[in-house]
Amino acid sequence: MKTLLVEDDPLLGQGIADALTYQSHLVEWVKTGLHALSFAHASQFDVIILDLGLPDMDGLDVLQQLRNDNVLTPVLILTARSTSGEKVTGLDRGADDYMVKPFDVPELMARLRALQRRESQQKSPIITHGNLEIDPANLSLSKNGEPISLSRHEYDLLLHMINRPTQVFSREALVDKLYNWDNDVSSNTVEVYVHHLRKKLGKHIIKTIRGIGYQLGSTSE
Amino acid sequence: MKTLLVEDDPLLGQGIADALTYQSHLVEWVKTGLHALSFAHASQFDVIILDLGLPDMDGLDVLQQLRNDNVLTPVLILTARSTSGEKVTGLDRGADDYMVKPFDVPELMARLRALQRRESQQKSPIITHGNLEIDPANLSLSKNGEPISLSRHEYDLLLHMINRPTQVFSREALVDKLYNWDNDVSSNTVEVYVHHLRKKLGKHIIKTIRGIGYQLGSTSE
DNA sequence: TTGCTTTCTTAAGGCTTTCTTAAAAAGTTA
DNA sequence: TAACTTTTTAAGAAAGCCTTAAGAAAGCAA
Repeated sequence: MKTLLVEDDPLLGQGIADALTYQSHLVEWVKTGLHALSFAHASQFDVIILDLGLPDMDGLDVLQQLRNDNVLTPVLILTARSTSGEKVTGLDRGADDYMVKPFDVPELMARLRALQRRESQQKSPIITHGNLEIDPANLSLSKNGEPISLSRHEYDLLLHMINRPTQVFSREALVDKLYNWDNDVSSNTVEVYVHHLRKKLGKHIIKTIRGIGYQLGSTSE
Repeated sequence: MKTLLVEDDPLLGQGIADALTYQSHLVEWVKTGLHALSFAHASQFDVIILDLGLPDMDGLDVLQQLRNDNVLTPVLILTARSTSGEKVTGLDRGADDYMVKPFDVPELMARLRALQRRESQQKSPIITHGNLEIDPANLSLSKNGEPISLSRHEYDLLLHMINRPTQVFSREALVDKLYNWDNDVSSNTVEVYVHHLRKKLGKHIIKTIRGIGYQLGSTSE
């Protein structure tokens, strides 16, 4: 899960970034509204965590700008502004959730999972596909009830594709999901991970759309 | 907006129902888990507001049951259970938002709007032509529901013609669409691709306008 | 820290599909 | 029929993808 964290406080920001990373998020952490805007446009995030008190502009304006520019990424506002009116304003400007500082980390994680689940049209908290089961809360995977261990990138790739089971992903889009922008991966990582997943989960788990990219396939042989 | 309110407390229930109605929701108010289940199955709601302390069963079980039964309606839990652990449990069982009583009515309304907004973002348009379906977002094509795979140039050619179904294209115009300017293709590529498309999609998919070029035809034989 | 294990990244060679070309066959027009 | 256009076929070239393997990096345990 690729997350844009917008938070100017260095300590708090580091804390959240660490917590997210620990939950195997891929985190891009920026400290100003302008950076937030440019990152949100440059790459496709699964969720944006937005502080409102930023040094250069108000977080609400960042949000509004994003929505104006048709960036539909779910946004969770995380702020010290705690009045009812402020919450209503935030939500009505286009946020999907609103949490007040000080906040509880597990609750933040659970709310992010809920946003993600809704976004990917998942019905239940446990994601299934054929005989596969994924529990995003535990980062675990099983096939026919047997647990299978995946490396972090294998897991990310699979989860991302399972969240949009009919979509075709270009290699570039997948690289964008798997890596931070300052990490230039110049070679065939995606092919290699696809190969690993096929080895572990069966040949047909991922289909190749030649000249275009990859698409989730079936779990049967 | 059609809302299912599940709340056994008469006073509080009435208050919420009134507030919702005032915001021009169409409210169905039930007081037990069993009623909640049967209503949620019988009709398509835009959102469900769920109390957890119900007389006949726990709200969490209602929620789990709904998700098991493939009811995707967004659920907002509204309860007195306020610990972090309880929130995490609620969200991870499949809720989309979680509010603690006593709560603020405007905030509830704003959260409902946020859920609704997210829900109503629709998916990509699909182009149809006769019995063909093209999903440009996924670069996929099917005929009578059967997926058909095209090579990149075949796909480009077809999509270009389908976007202008009545226009007649000269060979030169099509070459120009398929290739960069610095790519001098000196031979009969277009003819070859037309031939491929006819083979895959039926003779009449492309008509020959003799001496001029090609035009989209019909998908029937 | 050190050493051990797992995971990541890169590159190269082989394999498969698609592209391009050319030439023969078929069709159309005058 | 002659002249011309379009279709079909086939084969070598090019591009795209898969697989393997090895060194680098990261994570973990003592």
